[in-house]
Amino acid sequence: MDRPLRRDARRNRDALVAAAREVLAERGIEAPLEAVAKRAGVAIGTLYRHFPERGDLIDTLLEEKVSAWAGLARRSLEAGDAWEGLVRFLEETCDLQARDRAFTELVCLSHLDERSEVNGLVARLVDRAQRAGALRGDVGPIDLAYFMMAVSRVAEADPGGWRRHFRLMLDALRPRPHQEPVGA
Amino acid sequence: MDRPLRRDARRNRDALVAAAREVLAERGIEAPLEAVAKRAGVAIGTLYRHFPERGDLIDTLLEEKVSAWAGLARRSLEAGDAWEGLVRFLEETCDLQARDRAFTELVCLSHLDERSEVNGLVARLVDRAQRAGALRGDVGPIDLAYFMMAVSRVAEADPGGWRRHFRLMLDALRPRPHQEPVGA
DNA sequence: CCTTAAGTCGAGGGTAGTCCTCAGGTTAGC
DNA sequence: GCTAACCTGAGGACTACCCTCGACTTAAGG
Repeated sequence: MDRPLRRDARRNRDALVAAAREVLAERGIEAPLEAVAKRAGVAIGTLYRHFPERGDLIDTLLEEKVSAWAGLARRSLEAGDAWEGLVRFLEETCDLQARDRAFTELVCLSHLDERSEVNGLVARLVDRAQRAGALRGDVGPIDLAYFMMAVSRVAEADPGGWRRHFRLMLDALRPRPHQEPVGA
Repeated sequence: MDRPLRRDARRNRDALVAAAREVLAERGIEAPLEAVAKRAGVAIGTLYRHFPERGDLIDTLLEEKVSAWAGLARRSLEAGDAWEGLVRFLEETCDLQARDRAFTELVCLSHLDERSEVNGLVARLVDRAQRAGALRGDVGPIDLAYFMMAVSRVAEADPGGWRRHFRLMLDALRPRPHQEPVGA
């Protein structure tokens, strides 16, 4: 059953996973498997030997991304300063998006089950920052989701420009006097 | 040369243009021409009779969109209040994007020649609002471009949500005390 | 070495989507 | 009615994926 793979097989398998990571980052979730095989320096048949169904290879990678994202959220919750934790989460998420198109697609999928893991953590980040008086009281987790999606579009259109947009828009999240609530 | 079209031909031509407008709005610039013909209730051959090259039909519509956009910018420049003019331009651009995918693609194309017409007008909107003290001094036309791109991503992911994001982010554009410049 | 099971290769069959053409049927307008 | 203008839609030509499979190659144990 789990007899160890032959050495060349092991090497190819690893190369395929690494290649898939790169290709998904560049081309998104819909990237053709042939591009993955090519990048790994391996024939397409070899890819199918290791991952008989399309999902096998890609789902693994997506779960990897989601759990990395959740890890980032957890670390951000532990930051000494609530606002800094929130900013770190947002900024690093945006940075990941700028470098990984598949991850961006994940972030922008509004109603993905796997997101729920992150959703809870984001809610806590919001709550914590609001209690500290660092975040506007009328924003909710959905606003942070919008924020991250929005920045990723800038990153796509102008890879060097998203940080500027990010810093500018961050100001909208701070409390200020005489501020009207965003609404229902 | 320009002998008038036969009546049925005229009708079909008009139907094709109207159909193309709808289909481009829904499916973007890359929409297949067969979808246009189908929507117009006309065979594909008829489409090619009227618009022998792909560009013929689509370029016309894109120019139409750009000039509508420029018109919006010009009207916004004439608003009594500089800030209101700016907001109107931004909001209506975002609304157009939310309802027209091809237009969104246009707005997000950073370096399109046709955009230059709008670029100049946006620069004037920025300048006018800053002179009135209604817009942060450290934002430039590029920030408005980013802003519009960003909102369109939210509109795609959650069609009902972009106005909320819009209102929230608008706050980042207002001047406030003790504000650090966005940077170089 | 030799054997052989495990692994690799890549041509190619299958599907899908799009472009565009053209031979034959239809119709507006005189 | 005639005829030029027009319409139709099947289908050829691409392109881009999917995935399979029979022939070849190689790791690893004896």
